[in-house]
Formats: sequence, structure tokens, C-alpha cells
Amino acid sequence: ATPEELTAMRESAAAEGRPPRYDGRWRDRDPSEAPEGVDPVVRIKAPREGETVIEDLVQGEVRFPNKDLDDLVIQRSDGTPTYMLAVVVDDHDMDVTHIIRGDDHLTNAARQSIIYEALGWPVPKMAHIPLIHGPDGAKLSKRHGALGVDAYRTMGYLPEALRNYLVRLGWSHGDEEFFTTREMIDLFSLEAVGRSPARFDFTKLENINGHYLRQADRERLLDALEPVIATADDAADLQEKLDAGGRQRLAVAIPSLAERAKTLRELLDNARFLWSERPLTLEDKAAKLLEGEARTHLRALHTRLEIVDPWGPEEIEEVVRRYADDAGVKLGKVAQPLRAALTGKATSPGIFDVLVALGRAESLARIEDQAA
RNA sequence: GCGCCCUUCGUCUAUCGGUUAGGACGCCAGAUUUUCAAUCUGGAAAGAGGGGUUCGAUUCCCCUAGGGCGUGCCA
Repeated sequence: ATPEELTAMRESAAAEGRPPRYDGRWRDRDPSEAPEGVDPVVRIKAPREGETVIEDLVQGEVRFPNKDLDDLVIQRSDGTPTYMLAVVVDDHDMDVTHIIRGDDHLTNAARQSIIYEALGWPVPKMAHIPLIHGPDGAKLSKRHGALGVDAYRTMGYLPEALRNYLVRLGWSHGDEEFFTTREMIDLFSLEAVGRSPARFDFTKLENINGHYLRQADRERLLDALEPVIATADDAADLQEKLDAGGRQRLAVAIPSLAERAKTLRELLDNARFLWSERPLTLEDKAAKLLEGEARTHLRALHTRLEIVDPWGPEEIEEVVRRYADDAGVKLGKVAQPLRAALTGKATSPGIFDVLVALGRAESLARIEDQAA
């Protein structure tokens, strides 16, 4: 049929409330009757009565009335085959045994099944998995997480965390929430896949990512951090700071940092105090922590920390705790001003970890800056 | 419009006719604590609506509503 004929067909079909299908007007006519100068397409003569039944490993038995499946085009007017024909032939040639794909292909399964039948080939086993929707239930879009794995990597998600999150969408194994990749492979089965679509929930992904972040070892985290650093807004500046000694501090502080972050991006942001330039710019809350007796404590601590040897976590903790004791105040009274002076913020990793990561010289200098 | 699929706490899910409808994330409260996290304890929170079938329905069937996918000489 000519494009004009097709357009007319669709319009009248819509007007009469019928499915907009090719009506088969050339189905049984001889090619010699065709008008001059047309480049015809080739359509398959699909059955017009009865139904096409799909045996799907996830969806079960699905029936499509054949009257709703029209004679689809299998070869274009330029002689090339269409996707419908090509996949069938290709899958057959490659001895594909299982077709597992999104359930947006379910109706295609019926059409392809007709082609398999026509060719006399066995239909591979099929499994149509429900799609993942965005947080609002609408179709997944760029804004809602329909991103490539690289995007998740640079957002600071660990591959094993993403896999673990994804495998639980539409599939479950009792009450289990965490699976190693090995366990996923061993336990996963199509029979346990549900038929309803799931929504993508970043909050839960973050929780799982945090779980894996806390498990990961130092080297792993440092490696995983690279793509996050490379894609940061201030990547060049960061690299410079890192190369100028920041990497060393980061390596020391990372276990403590990882414990409080949900993504590596967040971890990176929380690590920025490590290479801030002196004198530090204080956040409002941090500035408040330096009021009252705080500076007196800092001065005294400076004196005591100067002679700590070696500069290790236990030694430092010992000195700080003893000072608080001697001064007759709770540790918090001392730790919070220290935190403010050392990080410029009111929250940070454990204060002893901060002191160790910054090193003696930098720590003392930052304390000095604020004690003055 | 037509066809197909879906519908349990806000979200991911368990349940495969009989349960106080379970777990996880998030939320709230408490414990712990040098901050923030983490951790522990406790709490609020669900069978879309209507008909059937059955001694008994979240579970099986039908209808309605809502959502999704498809409906190309795209893949």
C-alpha cells in the first residue's frame, strides 16, 4: 500500500474506533496489478483468526487475538529487513535459547512468534521482565535515573551496591536483603520474578551503598573514588590538592570517612577539610563552638599536643582525654572546639582520626590559628 | 480507541485459602556517644473499590478505577 493509502487507513480507523492496522488490501492481489513506479515493501501474511499464544517464563501464558496483529512489514522498500525479521533470523542463527528482556517487548513476542512459525523454527524460551519506573511511577527518564552505569559510578555508587539494589527489584528470596554477586548468581531464578513494575528509589540505593562502603577496604575505596574525583566540578583543583599531599591525608582518613557517607561523592565532600588552606574559613556553627572557654582549651591542648610522641591515635586520645579530665570538663567541651578549629565545621569524622589524618604540623597550625 | 500486563505499609517486597499480614528502606521515640554517622531497642504504617466462589479470602473468578507497555518501511 502506498504511504498515502496507509495514512488514510489510519485516519479512518481512528475515526471508526478500530485499531489502526494495515487492512490487507494488497494481501491477495497479484504483483502485476500494482501501480507503476512503486517500491513495495514485503509484509508477512499473518493469521487473521484465532490467537497467538506466548509461553512466557515470567508472564505465564499470554494470548493475543490475531485480528489485532496485522501483516507486519518484514522487508523495507529499499530491500533491507526490518528489526522484527532480523532479530528472529539472528537469534535463530546464533542458537539463542532464551530471550530475556523488558516486558515492553511482550507484544513483539507475539509478532516474532508468528515469524518463527512461518519459518518453521522453534520459538526460544522467553521471559519478559517488568520495567523499572521512576520515583514518581512514571516512565524512567534521564532525570529519574535512566542512566548508564558510568553515571552511577561517578555519582559514587559501588557496582556491587547497584547490583544488590537492582536484583531486589521484582525479585526476592524470602526476607534476604543483601546478596553477594555469587549468591545472586546461585539464587536467582526467573520463577521468582514478579510481574509488577517497581519504582526506582534512590534512598534505598543509598542505604545499600552505605552498607557496602562500610565493608570496602581502603584501597578499594581509593580506586572507586578516582572517577568521582575526575568528574567533580572542581576536578582540576582537587587533583592539584591531592597531588600536593592531600592524597596521603585522604588515605589515612578514608575508613573513618566511609563510615559516615552514603555515596563516594558525599565522602569526597566530607573529606574536603583535609586540604583546606589555612587559615580556615569557619562555618557559623563552627564559629559558635569557639566562643567562651574554647580558646583557652585550644591553647592548652596545643601545648600538650606539641610533645605527643609518636603522633598516633592512641597517644593523641590519651592526651586529649587527660586534658579534659584535668580541666574538669566533659570531653565534648574540648572535642568540639578542636573539631571547629581543625575542620572549620561542626561535624566531622571522629576528632582523633582528624588529628591523625592532618598530621602534627598541620593540626597544630590550625589550632594555633584559632587559639590566637 | 483497541490489545496485553500490573495493583499488599510512602517505597522494595514475603505470603503460594486459615498468619496478631512478616522483613527491608524511610519516618518517629529511646539507648549509646566528642559532632555526624553507625549500632541497638521500641513505635506508627498496607491487602484500590465492588461483586461472586468457598466453612473461610490478600490469595481463585468477574466488573470498575488507577497505572504501565504496545499499537512504525524504530529498534
